[in-house]
Amino acid sequence: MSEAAATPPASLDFIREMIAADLAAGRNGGQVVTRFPPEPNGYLHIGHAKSICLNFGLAQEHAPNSRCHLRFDDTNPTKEEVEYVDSIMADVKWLGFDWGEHLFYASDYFEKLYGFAEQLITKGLAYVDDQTHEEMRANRGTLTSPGTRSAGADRSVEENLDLFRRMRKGEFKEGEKVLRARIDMASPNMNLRDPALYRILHAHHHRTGDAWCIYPMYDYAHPLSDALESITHSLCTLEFEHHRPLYEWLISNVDGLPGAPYQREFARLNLTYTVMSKRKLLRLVKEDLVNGWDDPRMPTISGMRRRGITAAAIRSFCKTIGLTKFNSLTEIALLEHSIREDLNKISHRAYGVLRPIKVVITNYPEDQVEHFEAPNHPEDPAAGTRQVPLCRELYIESDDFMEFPSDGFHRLKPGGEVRLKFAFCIICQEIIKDDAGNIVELRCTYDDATRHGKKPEGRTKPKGIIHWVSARHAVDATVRLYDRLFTVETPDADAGEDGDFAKFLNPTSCETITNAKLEPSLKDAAPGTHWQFERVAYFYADPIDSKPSAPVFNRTVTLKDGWVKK
RNA sequence: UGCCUCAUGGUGUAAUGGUAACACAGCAGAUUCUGAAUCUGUUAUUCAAGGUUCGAAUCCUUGUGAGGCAACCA
Repeated sequence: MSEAAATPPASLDFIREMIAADLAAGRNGGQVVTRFPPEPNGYLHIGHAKSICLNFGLAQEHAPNSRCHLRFDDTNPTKEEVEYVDSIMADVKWLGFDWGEHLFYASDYFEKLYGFAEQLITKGLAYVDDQTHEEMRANRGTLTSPGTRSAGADRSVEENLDLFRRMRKGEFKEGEKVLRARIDMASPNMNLRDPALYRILHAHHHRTGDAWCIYPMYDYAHPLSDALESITHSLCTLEFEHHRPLYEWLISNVDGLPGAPYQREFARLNLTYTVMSKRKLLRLVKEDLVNGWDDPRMPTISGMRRRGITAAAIRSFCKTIGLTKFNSLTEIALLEHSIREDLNKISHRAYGVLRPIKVVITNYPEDQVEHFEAPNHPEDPAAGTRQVPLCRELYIESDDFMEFPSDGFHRLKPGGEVRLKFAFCIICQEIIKDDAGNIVELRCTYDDATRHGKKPEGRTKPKGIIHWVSARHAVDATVRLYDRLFTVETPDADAGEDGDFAKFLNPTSCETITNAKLEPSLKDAAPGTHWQFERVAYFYADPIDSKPSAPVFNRTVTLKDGWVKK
């Protein structure tokens, strides 16, 4: 059993309702067989996660006699690579799902699919066309006018069979011939105007090598592959809605299929401040606009993983967004909520100062060091505690000091008092500036009577509580602050038809801080672990760039900040 | 000047002819050794017009808006 929860949403979406009806009617022997069918031409993204959670989730919800297949839709060798196959399998597993024995490739069916094509030719339902690409397009008609059938469509079955066999043998060049279904050149649905079933591609396939030079089209291979695997419910996104009649045409016109699946469509995920098409993501990678598919700013599964987003958070997000046919735009805040919710539970706390200012506690002995005990998780005593060292000089966050405080600011200010979390309170007595007028140091005094949260009689408790790192013990670290990749909610739409979405790239989407001051316990943070730097954000020890005793941290998501400057 | 699909607070979803609800976001308060979390309260919703009905977010008609469709891509 995989770790992903098998509980369905509280109320049934239209797909689950349909499946429940099928089950109630006793169809498919009470089985639900789904499939996740990516083309290995890129890395998976959060939109795929929606489909993965749906398809694998359905199988889990109807366990034990249901299943979900992972099938690579590898029918176009010119775009597909094993690197993508490998990454897709890794991503699906990481998300917490398991296809078990049910790993398939459309290319495994090439021989069977070829046989079905001969069957269609024999029935007079498919023919070889030798029009050029341009002629085919011209003769297909337009959205408002019918097309005209190619003259070659009237060839005999024997001639078509012969031609198709010669296509397979490699007697023709690419583009010279194509196998087409004979349906309806006047259909208002363009997909039914004698769609192409096979094209000639003298290309090397990552699995079948040079065994084939004709390759089935998606519209042909997909329904038949589904049927061959006895898929019951073939779920895909809305843009395939118009392909459904063709899907059904193939299922009902091909004899000898073990299953009779049906296709239903749901809306794909759109998220604010990002792009979600493989083509655009590929461009970001190819043009070095990001640092690869797993750049933590990418909406790819691998990018999100590297940023520190958990599989549980992604699954929970997918549950929250639901499933409809409405073309929606989901706010990134919804994702961030799921991320924070999970990270809050699992992350140990630590102190990290991103933009340090030095504080000298003038009445603290020069060579004294003491340790304060701090819980690793405020809501989970089982997480234990750690000792945090403190000495006369320390660093605090520059945001936690204001020389001219605005209303409502209750951190450190001249003459003001704050609590150093888990230690004692300090009062700022003096500001030291350099010749240019920059603050370089704060001289403070501490009050011994305020240790461990104590408040002397008659004194008001300071509202401000800040984190700190002992200067002598601080670990210098590289911390990357990631922000949204784009400056606008809908880079796609805003760029327009042939506009360039790249112009909306956020120039400050990755800020690298090399001199963050971290508490010493963070020095040995294991790569791939999640942390909350208290009062700052959630961070992830980068699994690739971290070196022993020199972790590199990626900011996954900030903490919510309820304080608005006035 | 076609065909298909869709339309519920700012956002995502629920209500399946019978009290329009939940989550996120926002706002206010409580609490807090994280201005986090937690808790409480709160703002705000059925695209429009007709029709059917005792009763319509839901059914019908028309309109409006959005998305999709004319690869030998998937």
